[in-house]
Order: sequence, then C-alpha cells, then structure tokens
Amino acid sequence: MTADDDTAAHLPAPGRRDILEAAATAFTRNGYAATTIDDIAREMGATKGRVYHYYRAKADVFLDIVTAGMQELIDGIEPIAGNGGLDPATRLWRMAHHHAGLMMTRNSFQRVAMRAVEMRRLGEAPAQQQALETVIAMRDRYEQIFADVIDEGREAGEFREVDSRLATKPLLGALNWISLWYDPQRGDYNTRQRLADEYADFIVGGLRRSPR
Amino acid sequence: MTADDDTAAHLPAPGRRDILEAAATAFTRNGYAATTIDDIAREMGATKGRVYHYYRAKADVFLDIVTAGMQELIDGIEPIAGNGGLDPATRLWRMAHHHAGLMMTRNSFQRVAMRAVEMRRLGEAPAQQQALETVIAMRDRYEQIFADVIDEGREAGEFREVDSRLATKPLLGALNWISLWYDPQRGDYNTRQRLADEYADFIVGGLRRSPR
DNA sequence: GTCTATATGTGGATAGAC
DNA sequence: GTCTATCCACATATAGAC
Repeated sequence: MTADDDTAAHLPAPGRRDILEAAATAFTRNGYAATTIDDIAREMGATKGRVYHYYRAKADVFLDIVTAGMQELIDGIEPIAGNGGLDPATRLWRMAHHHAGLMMTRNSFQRVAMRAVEMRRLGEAPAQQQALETVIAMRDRYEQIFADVIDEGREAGEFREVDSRLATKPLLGALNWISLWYDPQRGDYNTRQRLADEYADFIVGGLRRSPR
Repeated sequence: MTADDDTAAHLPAPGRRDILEAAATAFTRNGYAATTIDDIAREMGATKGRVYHYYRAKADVFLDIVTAGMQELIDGIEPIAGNGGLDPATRLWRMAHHHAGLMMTRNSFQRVAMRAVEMRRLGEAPAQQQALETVIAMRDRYEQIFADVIDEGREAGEFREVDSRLATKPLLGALNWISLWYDPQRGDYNTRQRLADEYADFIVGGLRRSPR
C-alpha cells in the first residue's frame, strides 16, 4: 500500500510487536493525543530512540494498532457468518459472542481501534489520512457482514422487519461499548463467557419478532 | 463545591454559554487534548483572551460541558422513571427513546460527556480530578435509574431474569454509541423520531422474555 | 470585556554517540 | 539496535494595552 511493509499489521516484526503492545496500553490509558512517545517507551522500559527506530511517527504506531484490531475482528467473524449450516439467529448470536469476547481479551487493541473510527483526521500527513480511511472501509465491511446475516434472518422470519444496515448500529454500539468499561485486569474466563452470553442474548432478543 | 460558581453548569452566564457551545463543537471535532484554546476562540469568532476571561483553564471548560450534558440526561429521564402510572416496559421504552433523542439533538454536549466518563484523569490539578469523579458519580446515579426500572420490570414478569445493573451496560452502550456516528447536520425531526423508535424497540425487545 | 503580545513548558522528531 | 542530547514548533496560560 505504502513504502512500508504492508503485512506488518498481520505479522508485526518482533521489535514492532513490543511497541504496539506498549502503545496500545498507553493509548488506552490516556488517549491518543495525550500519550507521548516517552510514555510509550517508558511502558516497555525503553527510551524513545527505540520507538523511532521502528516507526517514523506516532500516527503510524496508532494506525498499526488499529489495523491489527480491525483485522482480528474480521478474521474472527467471517467464518461464523459464512457457516451455512447454522440458522441466521444462531450465527448472529455467535458473532456477537465472539465480538464481545474480543472487546475483553484484546481490550487495549480494540479500544484503540474504536477510537480511530470516530476520528476525522489524524494529522496533516495525507498518507496517514488515507490510512485512516482504509480503516473506515474495514469498519464498513465489518458492519456489512452483520447486516447480511440480519437480512437472512429477516427473510427467514426470525427477525423483525428492520433496516439491516441501521440495525447494526445499536448492535455493534452495545458490543463496542464493552471496551470502554470492561477492566481487563478483573475477571476470569468464566465471567467473560457469562458476560458475552448475556450480550449475545440481549442482541438477538432485540432483533427477534416481538412476542406480542 | 469549589470556589467557582457551582450553578454555572445549570444556568451558565451569557458569556460562558457561548464558550461552552463553541468548545463542545471543537471538542467533538478533534477531541479534548487535540483541541486548542485558539480553536475554541476561533469557533466563536474571538481570540483566546475571551476564553480566559471566563475560565481559568481548558479543563474547566470541559468539565462545565460534561456536567451540563449529564444534567440534561438526568433531568430528562427522572420524571419518566418515576411515573408510576406506566408499566416498567413502557417507562423503559420512553427513557431509551428520550436518551436516544438527546444523543442526536444535543450531540456535541453529549459526545463530550461520553468522553469524560472514560477518562481516568484530566490533568494534574486535584480539583479537576475531583470534579471528574463527581461526573462519574452522576453517571452511576443515571445508570441506577435505569437499573431500578429494569428490576421493576423483571419483578412484574415483563423482563428476563437479568442482573439489572449489568443489563444497563448493553442498553446504554447502544444508545451512547449514537453520539459517535450520528451526524447532527443531517436528519430532520421525523428521521430522528424513527431512529429513536427503532432503538427503543431494540432495547426493550432485548430485555423481554424470549418468545420461545 | 476583549484584545495583542509574550513567557514558559512540553512533546514530536532528528542527529549522532555507543 | 538502543541510547542521549537537542532542535523546533506549538499550546497553555499570563500580562497588560485599549
């Protein structure tokens, strides 16, 4: 895509991986603008020389985190959505469940990814602006996967008569919100599972035909 | 609470009101940290001298917006929640509907208010830190109003067996998310109403006893 | 009350030693 | 590849003219 190694988001080089983890933690704590390169370096017990050896700018670190986060979402959901052996409501339930899980287990990356989508611009550099729009495109594609399953469920009579594209908003809003309040320090596997169950029930219930 | 006029949030003085509107717009556009005092001043066709005449620091402007936003939410919801003449499901529907409406019509204030809740600290000043915790307390109180209605609905057999406090998370998450994607420039009264209807249906549906 | 300086601190980014 | 030292731009906040 650019002069940079465009596979970095999927398989970050070892040196980069540490930086992304540290930066994701720092961005989650204080937000993108308020986080300094020194903060990121301190988070991994280094100084900023290390960060600038691997990345040209703070925005590039941010974009790598965001892209990785979005890719994790897509990779996890696609096989479920495409599983024709399951009825749409069950598929949607599992997609919501999986998404909820990622918001907890991959909290720092996912929380940073959320932020990117609401950003209009990242700085002055047009290359970074274009990268940001690529992320928005990934988000749109992700929403469409959900919308398609909702359409199938509506046509199968499982769901109410909704605008599927619009219906993804409350659905994903509820799920994404987890990344803002969930404390990854607390909670074990079982509590995370119960929580994801509750979310998936809520979401599928919200789309089902009303009982009366 | 502090040496400042603590009623300012409810009835801002005329000079302050303009600043809050301009700042809310600017914060919504670029985020708190990335917004400069010059940005705020430019937004209202003035220079920073005006801003600093009314506010000691950027954080104080932010806190006034956030407090006003939270107060708008509480003021709107309390009378609905306390209307004993309506069954819990109807009350919850109207509360969700009203909340959704505020996310759209008062987008800039509400979006800034959302941000405050996810911030851990606002700066070094302990007075501002305390003010931020006061905002968190308002948020907790607000969630409790929803939780109480959910409890009533569960006891009345309208809702599923849920942990009411936990149930407010997907509910308010879905609603709060509106402030992030809704474009206040677009959409008239009718489209806002339809959207709020859809959200309220989704939310009450998500809590109702499953049809099967 | 609103403006134009300006003091002061901080943070992104670079250069170059090791 | 990692560090320290430094440049420079910019943003908060203040001083003081009008």
